[in-house]
Amino acid sequence: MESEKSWEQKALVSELIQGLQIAIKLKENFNIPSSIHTRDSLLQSILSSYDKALLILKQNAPFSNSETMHQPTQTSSPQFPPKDHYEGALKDHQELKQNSKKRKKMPKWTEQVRVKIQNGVEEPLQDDYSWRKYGQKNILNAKYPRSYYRCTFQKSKGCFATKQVQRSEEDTNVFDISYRGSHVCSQGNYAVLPLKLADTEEKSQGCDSDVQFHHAQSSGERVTNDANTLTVETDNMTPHPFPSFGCMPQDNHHTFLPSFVLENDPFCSTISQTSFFSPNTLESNYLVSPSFHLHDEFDRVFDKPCPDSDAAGIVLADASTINSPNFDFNFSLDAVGIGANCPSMPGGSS
DNA sequence: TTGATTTGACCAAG
DNA sequence: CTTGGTCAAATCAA
Repeated sequence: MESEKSWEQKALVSELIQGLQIAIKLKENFNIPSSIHTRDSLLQSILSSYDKALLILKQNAPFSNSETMHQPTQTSSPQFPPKDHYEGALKDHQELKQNSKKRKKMPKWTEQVRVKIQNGVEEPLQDDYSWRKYGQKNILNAKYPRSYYRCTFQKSKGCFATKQVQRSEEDTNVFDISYRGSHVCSQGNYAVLPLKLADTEEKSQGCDSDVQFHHAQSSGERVTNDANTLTVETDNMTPHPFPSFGCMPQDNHHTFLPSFVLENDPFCSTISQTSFFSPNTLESNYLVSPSFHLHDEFDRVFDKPCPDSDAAGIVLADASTINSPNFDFNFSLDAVGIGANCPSMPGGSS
């Protein structure tokens, strides 16, 4: 538990610093001739980094108390997430062992995933996490049954993450997926936000693996969107050996829907996440990469629409500092050449 | 043989 | 009482 906390703390710091570094790069870019595309890309990276940072903060805030997210930042060595959150999570898990029938208080978020169809067949793919189906149920007034999955390592590692999968009635190529609970196993780097493992061999090692993560942004990645979906084509990409929120798709074409919400938390940024479905129950494929929407936050903070709300959160940048074993949260904004008077920084000086 | 899936039963919440 | 979520025995598959 402590290591998880530490890891997320580092990830948060890393994302914030990364955003700053890219901002510096963008600033430098204004002084030299460069394409609008390049600047736009840098801008997207910044948005993505802070989006992710905000997401970490929100993920780690106590779920029933949204106020915690707005508490003033501690003046020295702030701890993200709050220690209480982990104690609470542990308590939740202990309660689950005592009463596993219902898990009302588990954090839950939903997403919609569009399956990839090739040659008329929905492609089964793998997930960042190893799930085990433990039930299926016909839901009242629902056309399609709902399937229930739990983390494969629930028993061996006490990982109580679960998910529910149900085919959408509006679009049969879309699945509604609900995730509950955090992964305490180490399949993904983040407890709740899975990452694409380097390959299936690593993946098969499950919770015990010291996995290597890939990350989605690199050359050759193209992001497009139409009215309803975002598509990331990742052919000819070279995997990066550092972890991030991103993913390295196993195929070269990921499609997902930008309509994910965190339940009971309207303030929270939206996220998407990979999942997989049992081929035997028509729940095939998973095609979602983590997507983080800073734009909602931007809109809220600045009380106006985010300038670029179309390609939200797709761009991911170098997060190599996550690997730093002893990253200190005490860093100076001045040290990287940017003033600390950003109006939207939670707890930032102004 | 072992691990995953299926499926009817059980149970708690509303 | 109804319904959704989970359990666990039976079954399947590698």
